[in-house]
Formats: sequence, structure tokens, C-alpha cells
Amino acid sequence: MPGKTHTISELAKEFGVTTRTIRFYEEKGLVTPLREGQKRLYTNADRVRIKLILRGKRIGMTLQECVEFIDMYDPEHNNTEQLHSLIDNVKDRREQLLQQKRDIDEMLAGLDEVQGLCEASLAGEKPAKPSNNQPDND
Amino acid sequence: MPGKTHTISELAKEFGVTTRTIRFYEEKGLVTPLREGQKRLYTNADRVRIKLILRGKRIGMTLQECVEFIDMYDPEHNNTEQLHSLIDNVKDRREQLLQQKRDIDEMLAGLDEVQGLCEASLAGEKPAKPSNNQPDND
DNA sequence: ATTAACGTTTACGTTAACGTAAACTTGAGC
DNA sequence: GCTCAAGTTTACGTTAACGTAAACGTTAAT
Repeated sequence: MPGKTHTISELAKEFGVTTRTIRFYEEKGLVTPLREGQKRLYTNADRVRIKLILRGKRIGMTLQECVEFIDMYDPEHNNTEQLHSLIDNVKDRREQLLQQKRDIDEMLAGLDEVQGLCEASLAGEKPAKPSNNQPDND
Repeated sequence: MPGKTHTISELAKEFGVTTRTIRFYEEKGLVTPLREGQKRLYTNADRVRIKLILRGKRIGMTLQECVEFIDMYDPEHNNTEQLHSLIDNVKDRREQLLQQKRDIDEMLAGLDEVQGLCEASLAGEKPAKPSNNQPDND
């Protein structure tokens, strides 16, 4: 029933992490693989969870935050109160993600400028004024 | 010449961090405020650096990465080799930032879906199939 | 039967990024 | 002169997220 399963080293290789990392996630309750004797067997659901965890980590979420995010997807929310609470969480998260996008866009713009200056310099320019790169107010 | 300066607690308040944090950044060489006797005096340049540090942190950069990023802006790059190296760094950073944007967009889409399900549920729906929220393959 | 490649548990070590506390100084106001 | 708020240094404590090492089981191939 669990469909195709994977060994720990298969997943480690696939995701570019160590087996220690995957076991650590299990310690923390982020994944709960099946067992075949001693050996852990990972289902596709486990794979997906690990993938979501790593995605969260890439944007700076803690493991705890990753869990909270992932848990939004499954229905532990039976009553109206929980649903509203969940909606609030969704709203907060969205704000945070949008802020992060703004941050990233600013940084990308900065990189564009740096690259432009580099290329100009390589093309043999006068070092012109450092051009007030970053915002010096607010 | 340093224009208007700021005390440590002013900056701490402005950025919503503790003074400990700001002194810690100084320990690590991320800022180097002036001194008036014992007291630290922060110039606007210091403010900007702190701002950039906190921006970096919001998207999960380590302090070290923040420094490296900020350092791209000032010309320690005199020769051609350094310029090319810098351009490479810029390229790598850009790739990483773009990946982060993709991650964020995926998460935002997830949030949209969760919110939709919540609202539908509040509007009194049949719990319909959980609708295969997350990608279950690759 | 013995490597070799994988798996397991247990446990101590490490780094980053501060928190927290103690003990001291310094300038402004009463 | 005294208090009080804000500053300082020094130092130990803490949490997250693993790394690293030891000691051991299991299967497959030589």
C-alpha cells in the first residue's frame, strides 16, 4: 500500500543532505518513516515532507516554522475557531513572504547595479562617482 | 563631518533589535561606530549597514553572508581578476535569490489554496476530496 | 568465513547569533 | 551630593541544526 518506498541514503542523495539530517528530522517529529525490521522505509509522503522542509529552509525558515507551515495543509482544523485561527496564520505568513520578496527584489536590483559597475570598469571607464548605491535614508 | 549621529538605543529602537545585537554586530566587525569617550556614535553609514544586515537576515542569510553581500558594493576590487571574481559572485547570488523567489511563490500559492479551502469550509461545504494539495511527484 | 556496503543507536561536539547577568562609569536633573 | 537612566565591559548561558565518532547488526558478494 505504501507504494514505492525509499531507503534513507536514496533520499539523502536525492536531496543533497546527509542521512544524519534525515534522522534528525525524524527525531524532531518532522517525518515518521515506516520500518522494515530496523531499517527505515520512506514513502512518497515522506519525500514530499522533506522536500517542503528543505524549501522552507532555503528561505530561512526554522524547522519549527517549516512544520507549522506544512501542518497548515492537513485538516486538524475541525471547528470554526480553528479555521479562523488558521486563516490568521495564513495571512501572517503571506505578509512575511511578501516582505521577503520585496527584500529579494531590492537585493537583485543591487546586484544589477554592481554588475553594471563591474562591466563598465572592465570596459575601461573612469571610476565615476560610486553612484550612491544604497538608499542612505530610511 | 559625520553628519547626524545616533546613539545605540536609538538605532536599537528604530530597528526593533536589542543593543546587545548591535554590539554583537560590532564584535563581528559588521559595523564600526565612532566613539565619543566611551559612548558609541553611529553615523548614517552605520545605520544603512545595519539595515542591510537585517534585510539579509529576513531572507535567511547568515551574518557572514550579509557581510559578503554588502562588501560587494565597495571597491576592494582593483584589478581585472577581482572584478571577474566579483561578477561570478554576483551571478551566484542572483541564482540563489531567484530560487528563493520561486520557493516563495510556491508557498504563496499553497497559502492561497489553504485559505480557499478554509473559506469554503466556513461557508459550509462538503469536505470534498483533500484535492491533492502538494505536488506528490518531483 | 570474511570483507564491504549499508543500516542502526547513543552520545558528545560545534557553530551561529544572540540572551542574560553582574559590576562599573558617566552625564543630567533635583 | 544623590539618584537615575543610559551607557560600558566581561563573561557565562542558550537554542537550533546538525557533525562526528564509536560500537554494533545484516545482507550480499567474494
